[in-house]
Amino acid sequence: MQMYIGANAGSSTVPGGLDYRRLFDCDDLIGSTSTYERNGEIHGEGEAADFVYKVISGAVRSLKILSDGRRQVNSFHLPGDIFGLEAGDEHWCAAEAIGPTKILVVRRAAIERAAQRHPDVAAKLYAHAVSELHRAQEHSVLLIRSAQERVVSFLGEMVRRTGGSPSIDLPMPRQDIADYLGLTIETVSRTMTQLTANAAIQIKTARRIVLCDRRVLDELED
Amino acid sequence: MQMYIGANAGSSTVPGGLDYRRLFDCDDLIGSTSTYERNGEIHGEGEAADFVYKVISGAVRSLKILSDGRRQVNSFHLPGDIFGLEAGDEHWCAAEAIGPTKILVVRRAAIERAAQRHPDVAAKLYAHAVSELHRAQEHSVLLIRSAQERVVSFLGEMVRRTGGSPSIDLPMPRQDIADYLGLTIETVSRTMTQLTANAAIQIKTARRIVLCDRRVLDELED
DNA sequence: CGTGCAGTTGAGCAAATTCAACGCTTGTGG
DNA sequence: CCACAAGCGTTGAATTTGCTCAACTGCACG
Repeated sequence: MQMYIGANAGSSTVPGGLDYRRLFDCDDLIGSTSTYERNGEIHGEGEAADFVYKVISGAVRSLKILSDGRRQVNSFHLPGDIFGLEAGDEHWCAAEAIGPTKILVVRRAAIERAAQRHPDVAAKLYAHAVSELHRAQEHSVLLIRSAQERVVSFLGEMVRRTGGSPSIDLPMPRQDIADYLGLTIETVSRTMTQLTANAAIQIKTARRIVLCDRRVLDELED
Repeated sequence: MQMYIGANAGSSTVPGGLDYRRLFDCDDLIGSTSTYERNGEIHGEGEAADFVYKVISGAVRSLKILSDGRRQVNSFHLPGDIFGLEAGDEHWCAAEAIGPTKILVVRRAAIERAAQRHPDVAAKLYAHAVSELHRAQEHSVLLIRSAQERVVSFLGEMVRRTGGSPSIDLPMPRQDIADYLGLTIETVSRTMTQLTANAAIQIKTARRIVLCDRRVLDELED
């Protein structure tokens, strides 16, 4: 496993999302930070869910590998996001660092103990779970739409989550985007070039995208 | 600690799922039952989320209507299931009775008050939310697969949730199944006839399905 | 005995995938 | 410094999958 050499946390927030600072600011919840390199496994699917994680910097993908090798990326975790909270004893899916990433690691038992004693911690835990639930449901809605709608929704989501600037720096490669959207890399690529043809977006580099025509995008998104 | 005396109100369980009986067995949480007829709206999307619901008998669908008219059924609720718990003030999606349905209705504020006072109620609330989260994630996994896999998974899910008997009585019409699986009714229908051709299932009537060849189904499901 | 609804079936079509090739960037070793 | 391999992204052609549109069946209900 991994060694948690303890320096302490940075408390960041999810822009545009709920403010979870306090959930991890409790005295007895301070954990340790740990760094991962590109594609490093943070926890595996089916592994004991003894820790909960918070992204300090970098980015994380949560994914399941299906028996036939297909990958399903369930969510991306950006700085400030908490992940790894589970119902059962085991992690339902794996989590990997996309690029070099710093993670705050906290003992799950400590959180649960705190929740038993402090109703407001319990309420925050609950709020976090329900907010994750909504995210997952939005993801389901995404998956029944057309390729173009999925890509546009994804870009919109990234803009919202990175602070609202229309110029975004995608932390993940095309393969992760494709597996998140339930498409192939080819379709993602084609759709993006098609969006540049519409003058809806600009592709500065593969990772750096600028959303130009908000009207076109809004109309495509829904 | 006068919490859990069983002034009971139709306490059923979700076969194969968590046991939520006790969550609704608290004195101050007893609500009232209410009946709905076919396609009756239990709550609308965007409506104030002042109540939480539990299916006594019948079946419920949770759905969103997209701007272009497409329907997305997020989940089906069978007897014993709780639904309508939300993070915010509003219901994120609508809920409708599929056929004639009896529902236990409880004030949300009462539950939240109880959760504030009783850590174990809070823990149950939390467990429920996380379990819903897992269901939603499984749904996402479903939606990236082929039509045949989706239909087989759906049938498998229904078998599991109705007690494990390979002979199931679907409470919902094809349109609901299609909108749950992200397919069209035609594709659902075709896939099912194809499965009968494989001798994998038998279609007694449109609603009554018997799963015959477990090996074929397992192999298709994943 | 029609009418309406739910489900099935068929033919043609559009969308996304598959398979394959190619370009660009990056890192490595001579 | 250049050559070359590896990884990532893009593009093209052929194929497959599921959708659209339309007809038709069976059944329940007036």
